[in-house]
Amino acid sequence: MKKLPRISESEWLVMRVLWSKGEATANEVVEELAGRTKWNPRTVKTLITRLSGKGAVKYKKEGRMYRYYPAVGQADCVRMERKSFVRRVYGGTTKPMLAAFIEDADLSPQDISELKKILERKGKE
Amino acid sequence: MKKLPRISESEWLVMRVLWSKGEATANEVVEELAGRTKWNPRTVKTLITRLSGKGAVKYKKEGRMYRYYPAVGQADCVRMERKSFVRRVYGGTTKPMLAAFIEDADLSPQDISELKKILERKGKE
DNA sequence: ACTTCGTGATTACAAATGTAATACTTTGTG
DNA sequence: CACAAAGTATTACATTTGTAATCACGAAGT
Repeated sequence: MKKLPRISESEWLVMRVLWSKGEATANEVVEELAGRTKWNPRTVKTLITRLSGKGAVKYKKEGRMYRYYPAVGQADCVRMERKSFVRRVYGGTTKPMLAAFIEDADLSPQDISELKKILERKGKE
Repeated sequence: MKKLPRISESEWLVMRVLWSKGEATANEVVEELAGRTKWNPRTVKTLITRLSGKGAVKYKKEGRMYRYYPAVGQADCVRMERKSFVRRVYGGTTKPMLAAFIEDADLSPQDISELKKILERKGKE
């Protein structure tokens, strides 16, 4: 498994767009983010370029413009971020962290039963 | 509730020491961290100073030296970090995040049953 | 062919961060 | 009292991040 680049706070927003769309032009990313942020389009371009430099996204030329797509898996990045988070905040001990997380979370009854099911499954075997 | 300063990755290590000890001199922090990091003592001092500047730690003079202690609550900081994490990585939707978290976690049977108990409690009412 | 416009490329620049080194100050000691 | 030791305060400097502006190039219109 290749090693993942470090993705900054702002860059995560861009990556999430690319992961959700599969691929997109710079402008599509800009539009998609327009609702959520007040970034200047230049800023979005910069972030895309940096991500490309880091190897987090790749692109293929399409006429004069590029079509960008993720070069790293979302699940992997999330896992990395999660581990980093637990280490930073809890020094690596996951359970107290999960406990606090659950306590604090706003969960629907369905959510709760699904999570319980997952725990069941982990419990056996 | 006062607003919390932003604590960087490295600074978290220092804060965790202060939270766990209640208070400490700079050198005590250095010693405590000696096992976990290869930081130069100067670096630790710098981090403490910065945290002090941010208002995350306070100190009282004690003879020629300072005794530092946290000025912000650990629970509050953890909650903030947690929210920031969920927002960054999952765009704010907590449940899928928790699910993946649990899937991926290394949990003892006791952990599992405790977590289930927490879920139970959240479920009723 | 020349100008213009949309794209990517290059450059900018301040704040935060990681990681220290150097300077200054207080105090115990010879 | 002068000086060294031990702390704190100030300064340093390369990277990363946030947030853009400017440059350059090729396509498209006139």
